[in-house]
Amino acid sequence: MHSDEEDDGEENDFQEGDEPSAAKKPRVVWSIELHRKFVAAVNQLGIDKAVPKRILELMNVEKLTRENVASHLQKYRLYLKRLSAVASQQASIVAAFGGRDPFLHMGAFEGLQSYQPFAPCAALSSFIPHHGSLGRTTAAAFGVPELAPAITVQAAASNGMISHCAGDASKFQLSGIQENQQPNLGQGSATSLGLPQLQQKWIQQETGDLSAVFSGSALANTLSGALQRVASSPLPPQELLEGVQTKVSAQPPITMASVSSELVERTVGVSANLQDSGISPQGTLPINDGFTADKLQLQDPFDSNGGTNFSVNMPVCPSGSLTASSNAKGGASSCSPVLLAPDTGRHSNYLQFGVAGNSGHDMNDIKQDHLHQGLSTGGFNHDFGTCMTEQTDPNVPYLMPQMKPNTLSSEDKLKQRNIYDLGIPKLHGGFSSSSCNFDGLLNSMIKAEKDDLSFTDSDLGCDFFPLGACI
DNA sequence: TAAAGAATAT
DNA sequence: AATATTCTTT
Repeated sequence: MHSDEEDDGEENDFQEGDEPSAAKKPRVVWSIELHRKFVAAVNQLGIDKAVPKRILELMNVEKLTRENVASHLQKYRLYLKRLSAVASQQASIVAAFGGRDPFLHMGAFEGLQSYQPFAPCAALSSFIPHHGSLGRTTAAAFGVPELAPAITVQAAASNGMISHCAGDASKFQLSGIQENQQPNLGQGSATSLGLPQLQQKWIQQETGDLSAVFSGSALANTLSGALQRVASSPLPPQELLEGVQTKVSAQPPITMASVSSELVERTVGVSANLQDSGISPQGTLPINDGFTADKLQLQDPFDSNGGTNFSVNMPVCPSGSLTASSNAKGGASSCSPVLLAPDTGRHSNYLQFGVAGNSGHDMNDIKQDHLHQGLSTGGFNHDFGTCMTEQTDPNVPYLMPQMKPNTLSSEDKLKQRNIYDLGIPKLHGGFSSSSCNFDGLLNSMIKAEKDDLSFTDSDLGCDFFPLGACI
């Protein structure tokens, strides 16, 4: 019990077997700095040639082992994979439409209909990390694959809860507003705005028109799916973690009217969204490095469960200036020895690859990834399918975020069924295609605007990356 | 055989 | 979840 000189690792030869308690080697903590090096190495090598040994060499960090790197790499790849899966999905969809927002060209309804044929998103190549040209942009510097930007939609993930949306449609709040409005979604105040009502409307009034219903529901699903996905997913870490709330506003495409050019509008940025969750005792950290503290957000934990921890998100500026870590002053530049954690480091900062905690769906996502060969579309597939096929399940109210459950009359449900039968070809087992498309559709819609603006990194700015730290 | 990678384990 | 360790494959 006395010592711990393993600072250096292996020199303690004596008490190897008898004093087991003292011998454990510290875990490597992938501090931001360390990770940065790692990423740099990976980028330098190229994603395909980046193997542990090489990476290790390039990193040139003492005490780091190949195994350590391998382990980290494994995780890193997982992260990249998720990113690209989403990105490719979006890209594919967009591409399918010639890169334009389908809604701009066709009426919303017709659009959806004709859209179906495209469905098989499977057609879209499977996930293949296009990391080919990593390396330069700031994003790249951070290890984000270049496609990252694909992620355009942000949902107010306020409290992670969206991902579950189990049953509580009220959790969603699609607001038509944009700049800042307070974020508290999560409250259950379904009240607000736009989108939903609109959809509700569609469905209700268009009872006679299947397509309309279809459209409505599809959209709704899409939206919710997107929200979910975004909320629960992995990706844009930073933003998610930050709780950046982007609003998706929908302009009520009143029934047949052509949809206003922006069906969905993404508003970026916005940050301040402090989740109300009661847990937020700590507001700011002394971190600023390029970023102002206010940018820090509490990450909201759906994790509230544990309660004990709150996380803070550290905005890292891709420019490489990131140094800060809430408390670790990793020290400067180059050769700092690996920061080793005293074993029980539960409170230390961990590097996160931007995986926002999401419950449950994640697993599905990943699995589907394999099933659909990476093409998958995140949790949405699953959700959608469930929704369609299991409407009755109270736990799967993905439908219409704000629509009150009861608004869907059995009749409507029936319609949905029909639609389901008609519209989507054999979904057996894999609802993928349709969901994928819907989802994609939404994304594309959303994305379209962005594209026009040629939004890229600047927009998200530094949020890109996701190195978040949890305390 | 060494090392990469996936699968598990902690 | 983050790392480690073990198991497989190359």
